[in-house]
Amino acid sequence: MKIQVYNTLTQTKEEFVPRKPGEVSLYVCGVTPYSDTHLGHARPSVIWDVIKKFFRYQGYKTFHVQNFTDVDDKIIQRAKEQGVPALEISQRYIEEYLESMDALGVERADVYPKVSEHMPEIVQLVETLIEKDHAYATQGDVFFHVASFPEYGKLSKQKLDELRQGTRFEVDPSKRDATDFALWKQAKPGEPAWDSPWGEGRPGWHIECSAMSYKYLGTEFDFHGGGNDLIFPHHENEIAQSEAATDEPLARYWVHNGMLNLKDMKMSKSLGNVISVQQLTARYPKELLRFYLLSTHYRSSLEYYEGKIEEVAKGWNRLNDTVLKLQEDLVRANSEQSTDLDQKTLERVAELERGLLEAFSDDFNTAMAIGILFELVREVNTYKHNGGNHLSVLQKAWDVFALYGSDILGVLQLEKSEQEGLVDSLLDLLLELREELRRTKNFALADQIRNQLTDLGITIEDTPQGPRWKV
RNA sequence: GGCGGCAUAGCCAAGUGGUAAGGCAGAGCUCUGCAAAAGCUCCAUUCCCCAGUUCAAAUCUGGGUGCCGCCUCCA
Repeated sequence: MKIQVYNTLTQTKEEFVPRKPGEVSLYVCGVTPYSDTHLGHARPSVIWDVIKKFFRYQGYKTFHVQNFTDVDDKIIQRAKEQGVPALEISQRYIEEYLESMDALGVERADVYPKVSEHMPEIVQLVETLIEKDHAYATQGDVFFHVASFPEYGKLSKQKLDELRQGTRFEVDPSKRDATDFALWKQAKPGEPAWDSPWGEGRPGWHIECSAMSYKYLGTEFDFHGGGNDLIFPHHENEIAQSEAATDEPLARYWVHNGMLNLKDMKMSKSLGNVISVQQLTARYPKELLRFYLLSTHYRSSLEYYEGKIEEVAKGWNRLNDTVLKLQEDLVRANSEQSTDLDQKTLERVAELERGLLEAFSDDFNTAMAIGILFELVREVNTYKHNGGNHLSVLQKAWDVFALYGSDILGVLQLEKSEQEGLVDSLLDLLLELREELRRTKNFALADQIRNQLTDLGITIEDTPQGPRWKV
Protein backbone atom coordinates (compact mmCIF):
# COMPACT_ATOMS: atom_id res chain seq x y z
CA MET A 1 0.00 0.00 0.00
CA LYS A 2 1.38 3.38 -0.99
CA ILE A 3 1.61 5.90 1.80
CA GLN A 4 0.63 9.48 1.10
CA VAL A 5 2.11 12.27 3.17
CA TYR A 6 1.28 15.96 3.20
CA ASN A 7 4.51 17.86 2.74
CA THR A 8 4.56 21.46 3.99
CA LEU A 9 7.34 22.21 1.54
CA THR A 10 5.24 21.42 -1.55
CA GLN A 11 1.85 21.98 0.10
CA THR A 12 0.55 18.77 -1.41
CA LYS A 13 0.17 15.15 -0.49
CA GLU A 14 3.00 13.12 -1.93
CA GLU A 15 3.71 9.44 -2.14
CA PHE A 16 6.19 8.51 0.55
CA VAL A 17 9.44 7.19 -0.90
CA PRO A 18 12.08 6.58 1.77
CA ARG A 19 15.67 7.66 1.38
CA LYS A 20 16.73 4.08 1.94
CA PRO A 21 14.30 1.30 1.07
CA GLY A 22 12.75 -0.22 4.15
CA GLU A 23 13.97 2.45 6.53
CA VAL A 24 12.37 5.58 7.89
CA SER A 25 14.52 8.28 9.44
CA LEU A 26 12.87 11.06 11.37
CA TYR A 27 13.80 14.14 13.29
CA VAL A 28 11.11 15.66 15.44
CA CYS A 29 11.71 18.98 17.13
CA GLY A 30 11.56 18.40 20.83
CA VAL A 31 11.07 20.81 23.68
CA THR A 32 12.97 23.53 25.43
CA PRO A 33 12.94 22.08 28.92
CA TYR A 34 12.20 24.94 31.29
CA SER A 35 8.69 24.15 32.53
CA ASP A 36 6.19 21.33 32.83
CA THR A 37 5.27 19.39 29.73
CA HIS A 38 1.83 20.44 28.58
CA LEU A 39 -0.85 18.96 26.40
CA GLY A 40 0.40 20.91 23.40
CA HIS A 41 3.67 19.00 23.59
CA ALA A 42 1.84 15.73 23.94
CA ARG A 43 0.14 16.09 20.59
CA PRO A 44 3.15 15.79 18.26
CA SER A 45 4.66 13.17 20.54
CA VAL A 46 1.60 10.95 20.35
CA ILE A 47 1.17 11.57 16.63
CA TRP A 48 4.73 10.59 15.85
CA ASP A 49 4.43 7.62 18.14
CA VAL A 50 1.53 6.40 16.01
CA ILE A 51 3.28 7.19 12.72
CA LYS A 52 6.37 5.29 13.82
CA LYS A 53 4.36 2.27 14.92
CA PHE A 54 2.42 2.29 11.68
CA PHE A 55 5.61 2.30 9.63
CA ARG A 56 7.01 -0.48 11.78
CA TYR A 57 3.89 -2.51 11.13
CA GLN A 58 4.36 -1.83 7.43
CA GLY A 59 7.74 -3.50 7.66
CA TYR A 60 9.97 -0.46 7.91
CA LYS A 61 12.73 0.05 10.40
CA THR A 62 12.52 3.42 12.08
CA PHE A 63 15.21 5.66 13.47
CA HIS A 64 13.89 8.56 15.49
CA VAL A 65 15.90 11.51 16.73
CA GLN A 66 14.37 14.11 19.00
CA ASN A 67 16.36 16.97 20.43
CA PHE A 68 16.28 18.82 23.71
CA THR A 69 17.21 22.48 23.38
CA ASP A 70 18.79 22.66 26.80
CA VAL A 71 20.76 25.86 26.22
CA ASP A 72 18.33 28.72 25.93
CA ASP A 73 17.43 32.18 27.23
CA LYS A 74 14.39 31.00 29.12
CA ILE A 75 16.28 28.25 30.87
CA ILE A 76 18.99 30.70 31.86
CA GLN A 77 16.36 33.11 33.09
CA ARG A 78 14.72 30.47 35.24
CA ALA A 79 18.07 29.34 36.58
CA LYS A 80 18.81 32.91 37.68
CA GLU A 81 15.46 33.16 39.42
CA GLN A 82 16.01 29.96 41.31
CA GLY A 83 19.72 30.38 41.88
CA VAL A 84 20.66 27.01 40.42
CA PRO A 85 22.76 26.04 37.38
CA ALA A 86 20.95 26.23 34.06
CA LEU A 87 21.70 22.64 33.21
CA GLU A 88 20.10 21.54 36.45
CA ILE A 89 16.87 23.21 35.38
CA SER A 90 16.95 21.64 31.96
CA GLN A 91 17.79 18.22 33.34
CA ARG A 92 14.87 18.38 35.73
CA TYR A 93 12.42 19.18 32.95
CA ILE A 94 13.91 16.68 30.55
CA GLU A 95 13.15 14.01 33.11
CA GLU A 96 9.69 15.43 33.62
CA TYR A 97 9.12 15.36 29.87
CA LEU A 98 10.22 11.75 29.51
CA GLU A 99 8.05 10.67 32.43
CA SER A 100 5.08 12.45 30.89
CA MET A 101 5.62 10.68 27.60
CA ASP A 102 5.97 7.32 29.31
CA ALA A 103 2.69 8.01 31.07
CA LEU A 104 1.08 8.54 27.67
CA GLY A 105 2.46 5.29 26.31
CA VAL A 106 4.76 7.10 23.89
CA GLU A 107 7.66 4.98 22.80
CA ARG A 108 10.99 6.69 23.34
CA ALA A 109 13.07 8.08 20.51
CA ASP A 110 16.28 6.29 19.57
CA VAL A 111 18.40 9.33 20.39
CA TYR A 112 17.69 12.45 22.45
CA PRO A 113 20.60 14.74 21.64
CA LYS A 114 21.12 17.82 23.80
CA VAL A 115 22.62 21.10 22.70
CA SER A 116 24.96 21.19 25.69
CA GLU A 117 26.57 17.96 24.56
CA HIS A 118 27.06 18.94 20.92
CA MET A 119 29.11 22.12 21.03
CA PRO A 120 31.92 20.79 18.81
CA GLU A 121 29.44 19.83 16.08
CA ILE A 122 27.71 23.19 16.31
CA VAL A 123 30.98 25.16 16.19
CA GLN A 124 32.10 23.05 13.24
CA LEU A 125 28.90 23.80 11.35
CA VAL A 126 29.19 27.53 12.03
CA GLU A 127 32.78 27.47 10.77
CA THR A 128 31.70 25.73 7.60
CA LEU A 129 29.05 28.38 7.01
CA ILE A 130 31.58 31.16 7.50
CA GLU A 131 34.01 29.47 5.11
CA LYS A 132 31.29 29.18 2.51
CA ASP A 133 30.40 32.86 2.93
CA HIS A 134 26.96 32.15 4.27
CA ALA A 135 27.80 33.56 7.67
CA TYR A 136 29.91 36.30 9.18
CA ALA A 137 31.35 37.03 12.57
CA THR A 138 31.04 40.40 14.27
CA GLN A 139 32.46 41.17 17.71
CA GLY A 140 31.75 37.86 19.37
CA ASP A 141 28.57 37.07 17.48
CA VAL A 142 28.09 35.09 14.30
CA PHE A 143 25.15 35.67 11.97
CA PHE A 144 23.74 33.73 9.08
CA HIS A 145 23.47 35.93 6.03
CA VAL A 146 20.02 35.13 4.74
CA ALA A 147 20.49 36.84 1.39
CA SER A 148 23.26 34.35 0.60
CA PHE A 149 20.71 31.55 0.43
CA PRO A 150 18.45 32.28 -2.56
CA GLU A 151 15.89 29.66 -1.61
CA TYR A 152 15.20 31.28 1.74
CA GLY A 153 11.48 31.30 2.40
CA LYS A 154 10.66 28.16 0.45
CA LEU A 155 9.13 26.36 3.42
CA SER A 156 7.13 29.21 4.95
CA LYS A 157 6.46 30.91 1.57
CA GLN A 158 7.81 34.16 2.92
CA LYS A 159 9.48 36.76 0.77
CA LEU A 160 12.64 38.38 2.02
CA ASP A 161 11.41 41.90 1.33
CA GLU A 162 8.23 41.31 3.25
CA LEU A 163 10.17 39.90 6.13
CA ARG A 164 12.37 42.99 6.26
CA GLN A 165 9.28 45.17 6.47
CA GLY A 166 7.70 42.92 8.99
CA THR A 167 10.51 43.34 11.46
CA ARG A 168 8.85 44.82 14.49
CA PHE A 169 11.69 44.88 16.93
CA GLU A 170 14.96 46.65 17.17
CA VAL A 171 17.53 45.40 14.72
CA ASP A 172 20.97 44.59 15.99
CA PRO A 173 23.12 47.25 14.26
CA SER A 174 25.99 44.82 13.74
CA LYS A 175 23.88 42.69 11.39
CA ARG A 176 24.29 43.20 7.67
CA ASP A 177 20.62 42.67 7.09
CA ALA A 178 17.63 42.80 9.40
CA THR A 179 16.68 39.25 8.46
CA ASP A 180 20.04 37.75 9.38
CA PHE A 181 19.85 35.58 12.46
CA ALA A 182 22.33 34.53 15.12
CA LEU A 183 24.28 31.30 14.82
CA TRP A 184 26.46 32.08 17.80
CA LYS A 185 25.83 34.57 20.57
CA GLN A 186 28.52 36.18 22.64
CA ALA A 187 28.30 35.30 26.31
CA LYS A 188 26.98 37.81 28.77
CA PRO A 189 28.49 37.84 32.25
CA GLY A 190 27.21 35.09 34.50
CA GLU A 191 25.67 33.04 31.69
CA PRO A 192 26.66 29.54 30.66
CA ALA A 193 29.26 29.78 27.91
CA TRP A 194 31.39 27.57 25.75
CA ASP A 195 34.69 28.21 23.98
CA SER A 196 34.66 28.97 20.29
CA PRO A 197 36.81 30.62 17.64
CA TRP A 198 34.71 33.74 18.22
CA GLY A 199 35.17 33.79 21.94
CA GLU A 200 33.04 32.56 24.80
CA GLY A 201 29.43 32.19 23.87
CA ARG A 202 26.55 29.88 23.11
CA PRO A 203 24.64 28.77 20.04
CA GLY A 204 21.71 30.69 18.64
CA TRP A 205 18.36 28.98 18.35
CA HIS A 206 18.05 26.85 15.16
CA ILE A 207 21.67 25.88 14.65
CA GLU A 208 21.49 23.01 17.13
CA CYS A 209 18.88 21.20 15.08
CA SER A 210 20.96 21.54 11.94
CA ALA A 211 24.07 20.25 13.68
CA MET A 212 22.42 17.40 15.52
CA SER A 213 20.18 16.17 12.74
CA TYR A 214 23.25 16.06 10.49
CA LYS A 215 25.23 14.12 13.05
CA TYR A 216 22.62 11.44 13.62
CA LEU A 217 20.76 11.34 10.33
CA GLY A 218 22.98 12.92 7.68
CA THR A 219 21.42 14.80 4.81
CA GLU A 220 18.04 14.35 3.20
CA PHE A 221 16.55 12.21 5.91
CA ASP A 222 12.91 11.23 5.55
CA PHE A 223 10.79 13.21 7.98
CA HIS A 224 11.27 16.46 9.77
CA GLY A 225 8.41 17.17 12.11
CA GLY A 226 7.09 19.52 14.72
CA GLY A 227 4.32 21.95 15.47
CA ASN A 228 3.24 24.32 12.71
CA ASP A 229 4.35 27.21 14.87
CA LEU A 230 7.90 26.13 14.09
CA ILE A 231 7.59 26.54 10.33
CA PHE A 232 8.83 30.08 10.61
CA PRO A 233 11.42 30.98 11.60
CA HIS A 234 12.78 27.79 13.13
CA HIS A 235 12.46 25.30 10.29
CA GLU A 236 13.02 27.90 7.61
CA ASN A 237 16.30 28.79 9.26
CA GLU A 238 17.27 25.18 9.73
CA ILE A 239 16.83 24.61 6.02
CA ALA A 240 18.94 27.66 5.20
CA GLN A 241 21.78 26.64 7.51
CA SER A 242 21.84 22.97 6.66
CA GLU A 243 21.39 23.26 2.94
CA ALA A 244 23.85 26.13 2.65
CA ALA A 245 26.42 24.04 4.52
CA THR A 246 25.92 20.68 2.82
CA ASP A 247 24.44 21.60 -0.56
CA GLU A 248 22.02 18.74 0.02
CA PRO A 249 18.37 18.85 1.01
CA LEU A 250 17.85 18.75 4.76
CA ALA A 251 14.79 16.53 4.78
CA ARG A 252 12.44 14.92 2.28
CA TYR A 253 9.06 15.44 3.96
CA TRP A 254 8.13 18.26 6.30
CA VAL A 255 5.26 17.26 8.52
CA HIS A 256 3.65 19.80 10.83
CA ASN A 257 0.91 19.24 13.34
CA GLY A 258 -1.82 21.73 14.22
CA MET A 259 -1.95 23.60 17.49
CA LEU A 260 -3.83 22.63 20.58
CA ASN A 261 -6.10 25.49 21.55
CA LEU A 262 -7.66 26.45 24.81
CA LYS A 263 -10.77 28.60 24.48
CA ASP A 264 -9.80 29.51 20.93
CA MET A 265 -6.35 30.44 22.07
CA LYS A 266 -3.18 28.56 21.48
CA MET A 267 -1.97 26.71 24.53
CA SER A 268 1.40 28.22 25.11
CA LYS A 269 3.81 28.54 27.95
CA SER A 270 4.15 32.26 27.36
CA LEU A 271 0.40 32.73 27.61
CA GLY A 272 0.31 30.81 30.85
CA ASN A 273 -2.75 28.82 29.82
CA VAL A 274 -1.21 25.39 29.93
CA ILE A 275 -2.61 22.08 31.07
CA SER A 276 0.22 19.84 32.15
CA VAL A 277 0.39 16.29 30.95
CA GLN A 278 0.96 15.02 34.47
CA GLN A 279 -2.25 16.66 35.67
CA LEU A 280 -4.10 14.79 32.95
CA THR A 281 -2.43 11.42 33.27
CA ALA A 282 -3.24 11.52 36.97
CA ARG A 283 -6.92 11.91 36.15
CA TYR A 284 -7.44 9.84 33.02
CA PRO A 285 -6.17 6.60 31.48
CA LYS A 286 -3.48 7.19 28.88
CA GLU A 287 -5.53 5.35 26.28
CA LEU A 288 -8.36 7.83 26.72
CA LEU A 289 -6.01 10.79 26.37
CA ARG A 290 -4.58 9.30 23.21
CA PHE A 291 -8.10 8.67 21.92
CA TYR A 292 -8.87 12.32 22.46
CA LEU A 293 -5.67 13.52 20.79
CA LEU A 294 -6.04 11.19 17.82
CA SER A 295 -9.74 11.77 17.18
CA THR A 296 -8.87 14.83 15.12
CA HIS A 297 -6.56 14.79 12.12
CA TYR A 298 -3.04 15.81 13.08
CA ARG A 299 -2.95 18.87 10.84
CA SER A 300 -6.14 20.38 12.26
CA SER A 301 -6.20 22.44 15.39
CA LEU A 302 -7.66 20.74 18.43
CA GLU A 303 -9.65 22.26 21.25
CA TYR A 304 -9.24 21.54 24.89
CA TYR A 305 -11.54 22.74 27.65
CA GLU A 306 -12.59 21.51 31.05
CA GLY A 307 -14.95 18.60 30.56
CA LYS A 308 -13.79 17.82 27.04
CA ILE A 309 -12.15 14.55 28.05
CA GLU A 310 -15.32 13.46 29.85
CA GLU A 311 -17.34 14.09 26.69
CA VAL A 312 -14.96 12.07 24.62
CA ALA A 313 -14.86 9.34 27.25
CA LYS A 314 -18.43 8.25 26.56
CA GLY A 315 -17.64 7.04 23.10
CA TRP A 316 -14.29 5.68 24.18
CA ASN A 317 -15.99 3.55 26.83
CA ARG A 318 -18.24 1.89 24.29
CA LEU A 319 -15.27 1.10 22.08
CA ASN A 320 -13.27 -0.25 24.95
CA ASP A 321 -16.18 -2.22 26.37
CA THR A 322 -16.86 -4.01 23.13
CA VAL A 323 -13.26 -5.09 22.84
CA LEU A 324 -13.11 -6.20 26.47
CA LYS A 325 -16.23 -8.30 25.99
CA LEU A 326 -14.78 -9.69 22.80
CA GLN A 327 -11.79 -10.86 24.79
CA GLU A 328 -14.16 -12.84 27.01
CA ASP A 329 -16.18 -14.14 24.07
CA LEU A 330 -13.12 -15.71 22.51
CA VAL A 331 -12.97 -18.24 25.33
CA ARG A 332 -16.40 -19.67 24.60
CA ALA A 333 -16.43 -19.25 20.85
CA ASN A 334 -17.25 -22.26 18.72
CA SER A 335 -15.14 -23.48 15.85
CA GLU A 336 -17.64 -25.70 14.08
CA GLN A 337 -18.80 -25.35 10.51
CA SER A 338 -19.24 -21.66 9.79
CA THR A 339 -22.59 -20.26 8.73
CA ASP A 340 -23.61 -17.62 6.24
CA LEU A 341 -23.70 -15.07 9.02
CA ASP A 342 -20.13 -15.97 9.98
CA GLN A 343 -18.95 -15.66 6.41
CA LYS A 344 -20.67 -12.36 5.79
CA THR A 345 -19.37 -10.88 9.00
CA LEU A 346 -15.88 -12.11 8.29
CA GLU A 347 -15.95 -10.40 4.91
CA ARG A 348 -17.22 -7.22 6.45
CA VAL A 349 -14.48 -7.25 9.09
CA ALA A 350 -11.87 -7.76 6.41
CA GLU A 351 -13.34 -4.83 4.52
CA LEU A 352 -13.06 -2.61 7.58
CA GLU A 353 -9.50 -3.78 8.07
CA ARG A 354 -8.67 -2.62 4.56
CA GLY A 355 -10.32 0.69 5.39
CA LEU A 356 -8.06 1.07 8.38
CA LEU A 357 -4.98 0.46 6.29
CA GLU A 358 -6.17 3.02 3.77
CA ALA A 359 -6.88 5.57 6.48
CA PHE A 360 -3.39 5.29 7.91
CA SER A 361 -1.85 5.32 4.46
CA ASP A 362 -3.63 8.54 3.58
CA ASP A 363 -1.60 11.05 5.54
CA PHE A 364 -2.00 9.17 8.81
CA ASN A 365 -5.71 9.82 9.10
CA THR A 366 -6.24 8.65 12.67
CA ALA A 367 -9.63 10.37 12.88
CA MET A 368 -10.94 8.25 10.08
CA ALA A 369 -9.31 5.16 11.56
CA ILE A 370 -11.13 5.72 14.84
CA GLY A 371 -14.37 6.14 12.91
CA ILE A 372 -13.80 2.75 11.30
CA LEU A 373 -13.05 1.21 14.67
CA PHE A 374 -16.54 2.26 15.73
CA GLU A 375 -18.02 0.65 12.65
CA LEU A 376 -16.25 -2.51 13.68
CA VAL A 377 -17.77 -2.15 17.14
CA ARG A 378 -21.24 -2.12 15.65
CA GLU A 379 -20.42 -4.98 13.31
CA VAL A 380 -19.24 -7.17 16.18
CA ASN A 381 -22.13 -6.30 18.46
CA THR A 382 -24.70 -6.90 15.75
CA TYR A 383 -23.09 -10.22 14.91
CA LYS A 384 -23.28 -11.33 18.52
CA HIS A 385 -26.79 -9.97 18.84
CA ASN A 386 -27.77 -12.21 15.92
CA GLY A 387 -26.34 -15.23 17.69
CA GLY A 388 -22.93 -15.26 16.01
CA ASN A 389 -20.24 -16.93 18.08
CA HIS A 390 -17.73 -18.38 15.64
CA LEU A 391 -14.08 -18.31 16.61
CA SER A 392 -12.87 -17.31 13.15
CA VAL A 393 -14.99 -14.16 13.20
CA LEU A 394 -14.36 -13.16 16.79
CA GLN A 395 -10.65 -13.85 16.45
CA LYS A 396 -10.41 -11.79 13.29
CA ALA A 397 -12.23 -8.87 14.87
CA TRP A 398 -10.03 -9.16 17.90
CA ASP A 399 -6.88 -9.15 15.77
CA VAL A 400 -7.96 -5.98 13.98
CA PHE A 401 -8.75 -4.21 17.25
CA ALA A 402 -5.50 -5.38 18.77
CA LEU A 403 -3.36 -4.25 15.86
CA TYR A 404 -4.89 -0.91 14.99
CA GLY A 405 -6.65 0.04 18.18
CA SER A 406 -4.05 -1.14 20.60
CA ASP A 407 -0.64 -1.67 18.99
CA ILE A 408 -0.68 1.30 16.64
CA LEU A 409 -3.12 3.87 18.05
CA GLY A 410 -2.81 2.78 21.66
CA VAL A 411 -6.38 3.84 22.43
CA LEU A 412 -7.65 0.57 23.88
CA GLN A 413 -7.29 -0.30 27.51
CA LEU A 414 -7.07 -4.07 27.39
CA GLU A 415 -5.17 -4.88 30.52
CA LYS A 416 -5.90 -4.15 34.09
CA SER A 417 -3.36 -3.03 36.63
CA GLU A 418 -2.44 -5.14 39.67
CA GLN A 419 -4.55 -3.03 41.93
CA GLU A 420 -7.48 -3.53 39.63
CA GLY A 421 -6.80 -7.23 39.77
CA LEU A 422 -7.53 -7.25 43.48
CA VAL A 423 -10.67 -5.19 43.00
CA ASP A 424 -11.56 -7.76 40.39
CA SER A 425 -11.45 -10.66 42.83
CA LEU A 426 -13.34 -8.80 45.50
CA LEU A 427 -16.10 -7.82 43.15
CA ASP A 428 -16.38 -11.31 41.76
CA LEU A 429 -16.95 -12.53 45.30
CA LEU A 430 -19.57 -9.91 45.98
CA LEU A 431 -21.35 -10.48 42.70
CA GLU A 432 -21.45 -14.21 43.28
CA LEU A 433 -23.29 -13.63 46.53
CA ARG A 434 -25.60 -11.23 44.81
CA GLU A 435 -26.37 -13.80 42.15
CA GLU A 436 -27.48 -16.17 44.89
CA LEU A 437 -29.82 -13.48 46.17
CA ARG A 438 -31.23 -13.04 42.71
CA ARG A 439 -31.73 -16.76 42.28
CA THR A 440 -33.75 -16.77 45.49
CA LYS A 441 -35.66 -13.73 44.21
CA ASN A 442 -34.36 -11.51 46.94
CA PHE A 443 -34.31 -8.60 44.53
CA ALA A 444 -34.56 -5.96 47.20
CA LEU A 445 -31.20 -6.86 48.70
CA ALA A 446 -29.65 -7.51 45.29
CA ASP A 447 -30.70 -4.05 44.15
CA GLN A 448 -29.40 -2.53 47.31
CA ILE A 449 -25.98 -4.00 46.64
CA ARG A 450 -26.05 -2.78 43.08
CA ASN A 451 -27.17 0.70 44.08
CA GLN A 452 -24.52 1.02 46.70
CA LEU A 453 -21.87 -0.11 44.27
CA THR A 454 -23.19 2.42 41.78
CA ASP A 455 -22.75 5.09 44.43
CA LEU A 456 -19.14 3.98 44.72
CA GLY A 457 -18.77 4.49 40.99
CA ILE A 458 -19.02 0.82 40.00
CA THR A 459 -21.62 -0.08 37.40
CA ILE A 460 -23.16 -3.53 37.42
CA GLU A 461 -24.58 -5.13 34.32
CA ASP A 462 -26.64 -8.31 34.61
CA THR A 463 -26.20 -10.20 31.38
CA PRO A 464 -27.32 -13.66 30.30
CA GLN A 465 -23.72 -14.82 30.78
CA GLY A 466 -23.67 -13.50 34.34
CA PRO A 467 -22.93 -10.18 35.91
CA ARG A 468 -20.32 -7.76 34.61
CA TRP A 469 -18.98 -4.73 36.33
CA LYS A 470 -16.94 -1.71 35.44
CA VAL A 471 -15.69 1.42 37.08
C1' G B 1 0.44 44.83 6.13
C1' G B 2 2.72 39.79 4.35
C1' C B 3 2.41 34.31 4.56
C1' G B 4 -0.18 29.70 5.73
C1' G B 5 -4.64 27.33 7.17
C1' C B 6 -9.75 26.55 8.55
C1' A B 7 -15.37 27.24 8.03
C1' U B 8 -19.67 20.20 7.29
C1' A B 9 -26.21 18.56 11.94
C1' G B 10 -27.27 20.91 18.98
C1' C B 11 -21.79 19.57 19.97
C1' C B 12 -17.18 16.90 18.24
C1' A B 13 -15.45 15.19 13.47
C1' A B 14 -14.03 12.37 8.45
C1' G B 15 -14.73 13.20 3.45
C1' U B 16 -10.77 17.23 -1.81
C1' G B 17 -15.14 16.04 -8.73
C1' G B 18 -19.81 11.22 -8.72
C1' U B 19 -24.30 12.49 -5.26
C1' A B 20 -22.85 13.66 3.04
C1' A B 21 -18.10 8.20 7.55
C1' G B 22 -18.04 8.00 12.69
C1' G B 23 -18.79 9.66 17.91
C1' C B 24 -21.69 12.40 21.69
C1' A B 25 -26.45 14.29 22.79
C1' G B 26 -31.88 13.46 21.47
C1' A B 27 -36.65 10.35 20.00
C1' G B 28 -38.97 5.50 19.46
C1' C B 29 -38.53 0.14 19.80
C1' U B 30 -36.28 -4.88 21.25
C1' C B 31 -34.09 -7.49 25.21
C1' U B 32 -34.49 -7.43 30.84
C1' G B 33 -37.45 -9.13 37.68
C1' C B 34 -35.91 -3.92 37.49
C1' A B 35 -31.67 -1.48 35.85
C1' A B 36 -27.30 -1.41 32.93
C1' A B 37 -25.15 -2.87 28.48
C1' A B 38 -26.09 -4.02 23.56
C1' G B 39 -28.97 -4.02 19.01
C1' C B 40 -32.55 -1.85 15.50
C1' U B 41 -34.98 2.62 13.49
C1' C B 42 -35.10 7.99 13.17
C1' C B 43 -32.02 12.50 13.51
C1' A B 44 -27.70 17.62 7.38
C1' U B 45 -32.11 17.13 -0.10
C1' U B 46 -27.23 19.48 2.36
C1' C B 47 -21.64 21.15 3.57
C1' C B 48 -20.34 30.11 5.82
C1' C B 49 -22.27 33.57 1.62
C1' C B 50 -22.29 35.03 -3.77
C1' A B 51 -20.91 34.08 -8.72
C1' G B 52 -18.44 30.67 -12.24
C1' U B 53 -16.34 25.90 -14.55
C1' U B 54 -18.58 20.90 -15.29
C1' C B 55 -23.10 15.94 -17.45
C1' A B 56 -21.83 16.12 -12.15
C1' A B 57 -18.94 20.52 -6.81
C1' A B 58 -18.88 20.06 0.36
C1' U B 59 -14.89 18.99 -2.94
C1' C B 60 -12.20 23.08 -8.61
C1' U B 61 -11.94 28.78 -9.89
C1' G B 62 -12.96 34.01 -8.59
C1' G B 63 -15.00 37.38 -4.97
C1' G B 64 -16.88 38.19 0.00
C1' U B 65 -17.50 37.23 5.44
C1' G B 66 -15.76 35.05 9.97
C1' C B 67 -12.06 32.44 12.80
C1' C B 68 -7.03 30.42 13.82
C1' G B 69 -1.64 30.12 13.39
C1' C B 70 3.11 32.41 11.91
C1' C B 71 5.86 37.01 10.85
C1' U B 72 8.94 37.83 18.48
C1' C B 73 10.18 32.58 22.55
C1' C B 74 6.77 28.52 21.37
C1' A B 75 4.96 21.52 19.90
